[in-house]
Amino acid sequence: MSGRKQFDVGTALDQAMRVFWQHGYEGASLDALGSATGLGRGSLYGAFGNKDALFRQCLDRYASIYAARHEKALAAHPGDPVHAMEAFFDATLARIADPSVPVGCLIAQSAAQSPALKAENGARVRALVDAQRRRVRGALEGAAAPDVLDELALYVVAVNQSLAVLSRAGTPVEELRVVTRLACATVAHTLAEGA
Amino acid sequence: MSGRKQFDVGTALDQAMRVFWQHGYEGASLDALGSATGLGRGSLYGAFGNKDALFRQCLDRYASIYAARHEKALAAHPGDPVHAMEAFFDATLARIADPSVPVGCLIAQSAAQSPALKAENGARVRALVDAQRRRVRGALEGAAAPDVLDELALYVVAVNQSLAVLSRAGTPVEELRVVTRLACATVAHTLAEGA
DNA sequence: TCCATCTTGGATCGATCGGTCAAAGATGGT
DNA sequence: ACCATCTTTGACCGATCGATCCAAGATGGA
Repeated sequence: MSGRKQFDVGTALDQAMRVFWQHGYEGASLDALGSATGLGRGSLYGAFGNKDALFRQCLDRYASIYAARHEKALAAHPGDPVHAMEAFFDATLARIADPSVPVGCLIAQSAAQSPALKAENGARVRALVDAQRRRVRGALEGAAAPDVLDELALYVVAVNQSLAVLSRAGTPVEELRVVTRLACATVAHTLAEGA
Repeated sequence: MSGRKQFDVGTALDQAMRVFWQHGYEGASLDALGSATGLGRGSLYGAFGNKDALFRQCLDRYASIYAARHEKALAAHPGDPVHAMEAFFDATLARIADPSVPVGCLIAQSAAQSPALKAENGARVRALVDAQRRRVRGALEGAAAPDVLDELALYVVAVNQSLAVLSRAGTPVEELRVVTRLACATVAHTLAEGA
């Protein structure tokens, strides 16, 4: 009972995002979202709209948070594509190892459930994958021929998503690190061949 | 109404498997499973048990069908690990390109929804991933040091799972092929270094 | 031929789903 | 001090969930 909002929209979104992240769009019930955020139905709908709108905002928040970390990682090694890719993967592995957040990846989770998503949100998931691909490609810019860059970027994004699946299947982070190490070796070899 | 089964258990399992494959465990309602198999509730429960038991049998059927294809692909190039891996990935890409079956992978789909699965089925998914890893490792046997084989096998399984995620996100098969090509190059380089 | 046994389709169960609504309380401008 | 406006809580809605049950029909051995 109040005339002004009793909660912080951002932190509520963080909690809701975790629920979608862990249980997926379908598995995230409004009851679970409500108890995770500490909000009643009315507050939830008043602040975010319906479930689809809330999910969309969680997607955007997820992308905003972790895309920023990925961009920072990629930008930390200008002119050194291989180290940039290592930093990129490290950001993902750090997220997976973070105990305050579910394992896996909200994007991969959403892609798996894409038939259950409203068309708009399905398209948004696809757009986020494409955006990540463009980001990785940007960090490789100038290191090889353009078509090679396209392929390497897709490859890096693919390996990155594989980490989400394997971590969901219980693979510990230390083992995932060998996957990213091999992937970085591929990038190094491919760039060396092109030079 | 009959005294003997009016349907083939195997083909019914195939249809049910497709539903789980496309919509995931949670998204596959008994109504959807019933209409896909053409069976009523009574027949479904009489033949397979409850939803969890049906899902478990679909998992096993999926593993049986596609693990067999993977084994065949791996065995087609004895003593040539790189070509074996190419054949392995080709089997996955053929499955993804098969229009008679959903895109993605039931194992990856199930791994994403593992929190929603009963503990037994979650463990089974993990076991299937491990089994695939062992199968791949077997095809690499003798080509490098044992610990390198472990790492390469995990890497190949990871890339293989990444194809499921990307295909679910709308990536066409032709683009996925560049991922597997780069992955095979990694295997080739790694084995060459070890030799 | 008769009947114990099985299968099938459909009705039905309680629980839960996403979504809506009204009552009640808190707020800040006037 | 009053009141239009907003937020919050919790009850409630129809729809759908997985699961159970039963009447009706088909089967094959005795």
